[in-house]
Amino acid sequence: MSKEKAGATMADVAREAGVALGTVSRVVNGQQVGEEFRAKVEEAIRRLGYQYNSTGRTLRTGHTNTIALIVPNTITPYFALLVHYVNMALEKRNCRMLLCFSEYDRDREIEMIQMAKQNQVDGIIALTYNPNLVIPDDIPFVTIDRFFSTSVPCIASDNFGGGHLAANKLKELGCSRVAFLQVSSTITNEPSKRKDGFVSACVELGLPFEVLVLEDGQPYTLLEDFLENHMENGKLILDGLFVGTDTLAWRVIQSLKKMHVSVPEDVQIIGFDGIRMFGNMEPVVSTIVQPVADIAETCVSTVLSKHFANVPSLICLPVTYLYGGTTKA
Amino acid sequence: MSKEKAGATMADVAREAGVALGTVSRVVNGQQVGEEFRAKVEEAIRRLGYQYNSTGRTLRTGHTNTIALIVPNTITPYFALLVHYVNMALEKRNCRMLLCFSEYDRDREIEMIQMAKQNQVDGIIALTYNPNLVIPDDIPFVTIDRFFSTSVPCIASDNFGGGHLAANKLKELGCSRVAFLQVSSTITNEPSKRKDGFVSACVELGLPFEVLVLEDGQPYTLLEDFLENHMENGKLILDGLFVGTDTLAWRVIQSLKKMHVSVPEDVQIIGFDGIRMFGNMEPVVSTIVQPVADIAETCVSTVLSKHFANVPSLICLPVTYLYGGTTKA
DNA sequence: ATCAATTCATGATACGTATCATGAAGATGC
DNA sequence: GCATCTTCATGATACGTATCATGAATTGAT
Repeated sequence: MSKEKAGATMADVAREAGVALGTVSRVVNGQQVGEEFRAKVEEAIRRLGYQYNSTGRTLRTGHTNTIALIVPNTITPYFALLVHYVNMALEKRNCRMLLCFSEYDRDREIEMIQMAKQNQVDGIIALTYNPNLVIPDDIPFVTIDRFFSTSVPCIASDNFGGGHLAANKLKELGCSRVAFLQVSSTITNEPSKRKDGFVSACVELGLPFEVLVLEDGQPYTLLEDFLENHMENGKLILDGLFVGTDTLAWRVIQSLKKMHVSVPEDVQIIGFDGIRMFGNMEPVVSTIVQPVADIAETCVSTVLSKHFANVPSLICLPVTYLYGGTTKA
Repeated sequence: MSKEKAGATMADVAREAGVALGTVSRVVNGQQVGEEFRAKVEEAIRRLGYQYNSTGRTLRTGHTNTIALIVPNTITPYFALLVHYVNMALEKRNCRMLLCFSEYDRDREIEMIQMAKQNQVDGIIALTYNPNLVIPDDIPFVTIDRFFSTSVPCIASDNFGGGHLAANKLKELGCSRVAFLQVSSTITNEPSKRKDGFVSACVELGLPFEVLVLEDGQPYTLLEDFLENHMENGKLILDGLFVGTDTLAWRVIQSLKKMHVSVPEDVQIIGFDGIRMFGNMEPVVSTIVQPVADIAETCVSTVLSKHFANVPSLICLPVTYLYGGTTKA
């Protein structure tokens, strides 16, 4: 109704209510104020449609209730999920999200950390691939999937356990000769342990296995070559595949389709991540599901922790198996 | 190297350089300053590692170089794309993005607009489904896919043209009996014109067509019923489908698979949006592609326009056809 | 050489808020 | 009824910045 051009300020409210500026502040912040004064102030606030100005508050208090989230992009479904759940976890705590895309560019990552600090964010959550990133030590900083040092908390899902689970599942589903396929990033990070868990379980189970890890940048055709090399008389001699990523699993499936190998009849495939088609439909592959919501929640609660210094330095969250049509169950 | 606890301030720089505060400000903002002074200040800035504090700047100038983007979520691939390109367009202009998820909740949309204003964003870009949203008139506001009034610029792709294009394409590919399938949102928005364009073109072409638009909330099984009802002797009597969304097209394809109707041999299908599997792989359906990057760029340039009042109220961007395997070409 | 015009550093101010020190008023104890 | 303690509104201050008015110094013109 009222035509306040720029929003009313505390001074306006104070004048309207006939009280001091400080009193208004204490009402707004829910501190102890005499009943009659509180009523007058609240009435004035209502009448003027006052909303606090977060810039002024930030300048005074030094904190913004904003957390920066740095991810490569939002097009990759896993990152999109992460962004969504992080935002939800933040919102639950009345915090805002400053979203930054690194696009796997290490210079950009550095700029963004600087920019975030310039914007006085209260903390940073980063999923980064920069091998020698300098983590600022004057602001709460949490990483995802990447362990830097004991002073930088890292949240990840149980990648080793996931690999273990995949091997056991393939064995249980009757596989007798399996392989692990992955395109590795240039750095060693938590997801690298998917292979370790898988190999370890295969050894335990006495399950014959092979491993192909492509270095980042090597052409995908090498992976197709690998598959071709395991064909005998038009049949694949592997009957189980654990692929490091749902995305890669999907590509493998497409390649196999061209080679007239049928999934899951001839070969069963388990991916990793738990990506769903269009975000909400049935999974596209049988997979080891990362608990994205938990990861996001943990990142947020960690980065906002009052006692940030005493926070554990590596938090591992449990994964689960999800049937998605590329295995027999 | 230096152990500045909290970042240096302009006053610190001024003291270090032996100049006045205002001089530092003018150097930082690239205004005219005498050469000797500029050198002294720049040296002091370098020495102290000064970075400007954006909160102080905002409090003084009133603008934040931040735009709020309100979308339902980031899990839906189309929204994820949009978020990505909007951020890129903003970054190019040295702006930040405050990302808000409405989750299709109209109350949340209202809260978020209020929150955004409280955070003094310089403008808002919103993709909303709230039928009676009150658009604030004291801040640049741009909508996507939804026309409110001539005073609120709306950016959309050429939905009518897209429908037209789809019909022509199906005709060109030999279809003789087609249908339009869609789940409509509860409100009338630009995407509703996909149907209009399609129908209009079918009439022009003399192409027999049918239309099924499910109201939001009606079960998907109605769509399957529609397909079942068009089966005769185990064959679908429709040979071309235009589906309002890639997501829905995908579901239709899954249903047809169960009915042993093969795509594109028995029926050709064109979707809408241009979604790619995992964000970067081959398209999952033949489709009408929305120019998401252009849309994002236009939204940003519009909302940041210096002469916001004189901006066109409806901007329509051209769509293209993309083959994706569910048509014959 | 004198005056007007220009350049440009200075110092002060305001943006909106939270909090500290102050002091007035009321409550309690003897 | 006096002193002590508590309650709580007040007014002032600082956070970091951009800009306005001021005036000093330099330039150009006559």
